[in-house]
Amino acid sequence: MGKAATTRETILERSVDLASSEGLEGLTIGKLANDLHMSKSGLFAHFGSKQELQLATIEAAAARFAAEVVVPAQAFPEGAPRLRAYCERYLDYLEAGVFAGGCFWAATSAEFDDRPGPVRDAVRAGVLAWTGELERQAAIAGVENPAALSFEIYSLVLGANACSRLLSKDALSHARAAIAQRLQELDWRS
Amino acid sequence: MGKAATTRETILERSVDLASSEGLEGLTIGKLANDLHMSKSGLFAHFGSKQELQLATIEAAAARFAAEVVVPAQAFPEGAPRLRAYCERYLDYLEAGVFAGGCFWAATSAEFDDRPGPVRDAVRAGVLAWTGELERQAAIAGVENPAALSFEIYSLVLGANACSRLLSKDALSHARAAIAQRLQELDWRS
DNA sequence: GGATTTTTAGCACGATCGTTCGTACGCTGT
DNA sequence: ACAGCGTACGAACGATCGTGCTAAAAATCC
Repeated sequence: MGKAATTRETILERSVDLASSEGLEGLTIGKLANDLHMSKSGLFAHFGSKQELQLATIEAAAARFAAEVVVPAQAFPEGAPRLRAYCERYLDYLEAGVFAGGCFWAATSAEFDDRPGPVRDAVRAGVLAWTGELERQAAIAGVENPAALSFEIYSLVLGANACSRLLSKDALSHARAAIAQRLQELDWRS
Repeated sequence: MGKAATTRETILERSVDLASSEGLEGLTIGKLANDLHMSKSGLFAHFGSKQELQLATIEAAAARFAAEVVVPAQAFPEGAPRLRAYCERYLDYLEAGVFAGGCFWAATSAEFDDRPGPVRDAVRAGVLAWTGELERQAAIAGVENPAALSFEIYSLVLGANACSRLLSKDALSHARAAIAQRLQELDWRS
């Protein structure tokens, strides 16, 4: 593996954290370079444009999210158990602060929902992969309306992120309780 | 009333919309001045600093939110009816696009949850006023855990905003259904 | 309607934005 | 040891950021 690839990873590692707290637009090349003790131009050369940096950052965030939340939950059998595992892993990952600035997807999707272009499309794809997977597991679990359950879980988790960062940490336990209640109905089904 | 006050209102009207879609930081004085066919310095003189402009924008957004959602719902008696009215008005206001860029609070709270300072405090106060009012009405309605219900409603409405802007409009009906279900328990209580 | 007090515009500033270019360093292969 | 290439750096670009200063224009008051 060339040296370029490893520094690229180092850059993106930091970039993901910066973007999760400052936003993908607030993520500036100069600040990022300073943080890493690199020159602006040296860093820039790895991507060619700011938009490419943003897209690479989204990709890196998706990889981190997958490694931290999705993959561990895949140890559980499909359907209700895996759905439960997804939720628990997600809330754990919020609590542990996997991303420095809270949920990466919450921050970036709020930022780019109004700006058409490749960046918005990439964020959308990331969120869609997550909600789609929730819906798929809900369907396997035999829920009558998987899309609705997926929406509810996604919302509660979004709210947990927003409230825990802005208002109080109680939000996380509220979210846990609400999600548990929503998943309880799965028990007297299978 | 001096002329300044009316132009200030004109500015803030536009500023609120711009901030709801570009964010409070992406809201730039030059862009705002261009939009209104004013000079940068002429506009700037009304506020003295960008932070003051941001704070005034938050205040104006709160006023619009109150006029559009809170006040109309106050026609209903306190407790369950008013709680229901709040939710309906809120979803209506999302659907009607009262703010150009979706829910103002969703956008700004995601942006500033990590940046301490007066702006974050003002956003926090605005959100807190809203969730606090939800909780108050839930308490009057006799809910056993008002904070939990307030959190759930807030989350669902946040999710409705995010999903409807990024994924699909179906989110609004999902939110309506989920909230209705959550409020149903209020019926066999009073 | 002239004087005075707002209110707006023009211009310039230092800083920082994304981006380009030329160049020097450190590998690797011969 | 030397050439070639990949990688990082420094300087500079035009543009735009937020922010002052000063003068013109407009609104207000007597």
